[in-house]
Amino acid sequence: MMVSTKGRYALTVMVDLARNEGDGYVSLSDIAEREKLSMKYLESIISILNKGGMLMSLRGKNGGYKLAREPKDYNISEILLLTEGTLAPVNCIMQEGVQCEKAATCSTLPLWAGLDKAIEGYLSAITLEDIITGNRKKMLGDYCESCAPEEKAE
Amino acid sequence: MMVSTKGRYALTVMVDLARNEGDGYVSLSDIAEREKLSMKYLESIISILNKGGMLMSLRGKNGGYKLAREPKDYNISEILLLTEGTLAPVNCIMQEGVQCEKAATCSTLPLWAGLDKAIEGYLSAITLEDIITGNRKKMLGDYCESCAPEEKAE
DNA sequence: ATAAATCCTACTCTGTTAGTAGGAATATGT
DNA sequence: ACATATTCCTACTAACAGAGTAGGATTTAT
Repeated sequence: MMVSTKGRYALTVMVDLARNEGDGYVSLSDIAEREKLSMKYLESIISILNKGGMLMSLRGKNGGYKLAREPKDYNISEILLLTEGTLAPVNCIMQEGVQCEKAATCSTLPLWAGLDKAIEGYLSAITLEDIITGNRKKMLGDYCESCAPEEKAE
Repeated sequence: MMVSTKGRYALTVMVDLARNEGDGYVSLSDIAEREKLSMKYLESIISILNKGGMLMSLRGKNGGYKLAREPKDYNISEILLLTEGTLAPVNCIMQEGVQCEKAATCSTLPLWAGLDKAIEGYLSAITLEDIITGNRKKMLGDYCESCAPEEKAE
């Protein structure tokens, strides 16, 4: 799996915060309860988001977290990169120019680099706002029969 | 990582076989030596490719493997799918319609589905032949400064 | 003071990854 | 017939990453 629960839950937390903006600071226990996730685990995840400058936090009673920017100003790539460390689909693609020693002659490297680029391109084009507004066209393209089709009354 | 050494080496094996077509059957020890990979490990990987109908094999002396089709008739997606089992970037995207129980109300699911589609789309558009001919435009798009730039004499 | 919250460090359990080991079956050349 | 080179098959293992748990220290509103 390229994206573990860490990144997935991080995004869930960001979406939850975006949805509950305006209520001031939102406590982690509220988020955990709403999203049905372990609060203890979310603690370690939200700590990464906070240290990475994605959030503002307030300690003590009535404290909690809120977004540091507006939902439209977060792209999904940066959220996942921060929490996952990397989004590279293979081990031989590193960040910051670190390369496999066979790189110079490796004929499959361009494929992996291209895949990495495709993933990065997709995720950086989508914002937190796209998710909360359910911008399916942007996320799924023009056609998507298979994904969450309209429900029919039986 | 979405693609482990298993899938990566499988592709390497396929590329090696494509390059050495015409020599009849190619032995695994030759491949392992050329690619500098553990023969014992490759054994288990090539066995998956073989059982999946990607290869033809011949036992005994002078035996080995060769491609079952022409390089242009393999796309990368099918090779990786066979060896990795799935290419889904997250655990909550399953094949064959198996779904997370929160799927109906999950606001991030369309994102993951879209990402999955983007990955699948990219990988199924590229063939084994594209790799052996080094079709960089198809793999990397029109621009790629960062990936394996021309070498300059110093 | 007390309660409610963030913050911090350390631990554990489980499954997956990346192989290794040893041998059985099969085909070829001499 | 026999030695050799190959695929084929089952089982095992060491190391790492993922997914949390546990326990408490610190901070702030009331």
